[in-house]
Amino acid sequence: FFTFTIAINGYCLAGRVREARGLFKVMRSKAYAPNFGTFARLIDGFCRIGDVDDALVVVGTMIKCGHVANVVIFSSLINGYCKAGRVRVAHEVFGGMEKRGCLPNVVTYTCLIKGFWKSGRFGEALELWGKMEAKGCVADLVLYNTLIDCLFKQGRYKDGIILFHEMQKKGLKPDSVTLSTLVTGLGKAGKLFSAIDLLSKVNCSLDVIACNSFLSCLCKLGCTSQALELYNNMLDKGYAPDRYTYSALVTGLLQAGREMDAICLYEQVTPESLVFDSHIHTALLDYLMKVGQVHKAMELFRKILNSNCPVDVVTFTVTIQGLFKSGRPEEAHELYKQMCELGVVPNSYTYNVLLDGFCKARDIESVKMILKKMHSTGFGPDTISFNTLVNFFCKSGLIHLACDLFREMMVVGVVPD
RNA sequence: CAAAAAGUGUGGAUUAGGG
Repeated sequence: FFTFTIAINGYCLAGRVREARGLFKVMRSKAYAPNFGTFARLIDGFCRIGDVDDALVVVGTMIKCGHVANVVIFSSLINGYCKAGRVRVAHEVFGGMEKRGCLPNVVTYTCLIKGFWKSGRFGEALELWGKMEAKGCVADLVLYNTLIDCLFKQGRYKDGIILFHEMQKKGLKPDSVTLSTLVTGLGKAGKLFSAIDLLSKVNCSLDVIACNSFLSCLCKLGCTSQALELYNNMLDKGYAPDRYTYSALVTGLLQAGREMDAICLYEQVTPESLVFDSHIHTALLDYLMKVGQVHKAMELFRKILNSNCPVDVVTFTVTIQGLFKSGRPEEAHELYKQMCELGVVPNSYTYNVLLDGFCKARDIESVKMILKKMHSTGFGPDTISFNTLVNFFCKSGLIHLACDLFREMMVVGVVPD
């Protein structure tokens, strides 16, 4: 019983839910009764990967075994629906909780508030917060951190800072999560100094993520030497650098033109477990493409393809773009087909790259094909797609077609920039 | 009390434009 329970927990924590479920079935077939905690773990495991339907199957089994769903189970499910973008259903489940004698707590509210926010329903998110407080449920540190992050990502810096002060008035002490939220959020708006100013008045704890946030912000400001200094400080203080640290540093060094340093660091860290992370490879690949070292880039691309490293849509998009920019539209087209055959799903970046590439190669048939694809896959043309086409028509002297497109933008509700 | 249950933060890619 303990062996099964511990192993199932382990698999769930490692994100290997399917294996956990396999063991779970074996466990039950041996007439061991999983306890409530094990059910909850497995349900949450499925929810965290957005697979609520499989989670519900487990809930069914759990109820048959005589357990009753509590607030933890409901929160997991609501979180799962939100992560899968099914906020409507999440809201319904939330509404059904009370009827089943289960009161939502601050965790439940946080899941749903974030879900509303991510789907653009800001008003409802704030309204829900109000309702929560009205019911006597008090916002805690995690909820404040969540709200501040949401506000920053929406560009509402002043409001985020107001909440930062408000939480302290309520006796909540900002932690390392608050710190990285401020550094990243304000840093992206070029306000790193405001973040430092705000944080200097509180004593936040530090962790690796907080260090990484600073480090990546410094890199984006072009302060690579300071970033390296911070990296050395991390080593001294015992914060083990991770794949985020390394890819931020490699990207920063490349963008600052310090190619030798970047490649040196890249080669130093990639033999380790990091090889399974595509980000750092893609950063280098993109750089090589953009400085015209196409051969080296393609060599690297093939190396990644043949390794165990998962190659994702970004890696393909970067490579396709590189092939277009180096005047090889046929190879780019081939790679796009190969990507689809491998089951890697193109996104709006990919389509925009293809659109621009085919426009510049004057391959009108392919342009039409991509536009059809965009409509059928729901990655419908956005502002960048229209800009690409408008620019193409203008440069081709087809101003009237560009004007037609401009009107079409308005009609389909895409905002010109 | 425990082997064990839910929410927050960090890294890579797309168009155009001036000198």
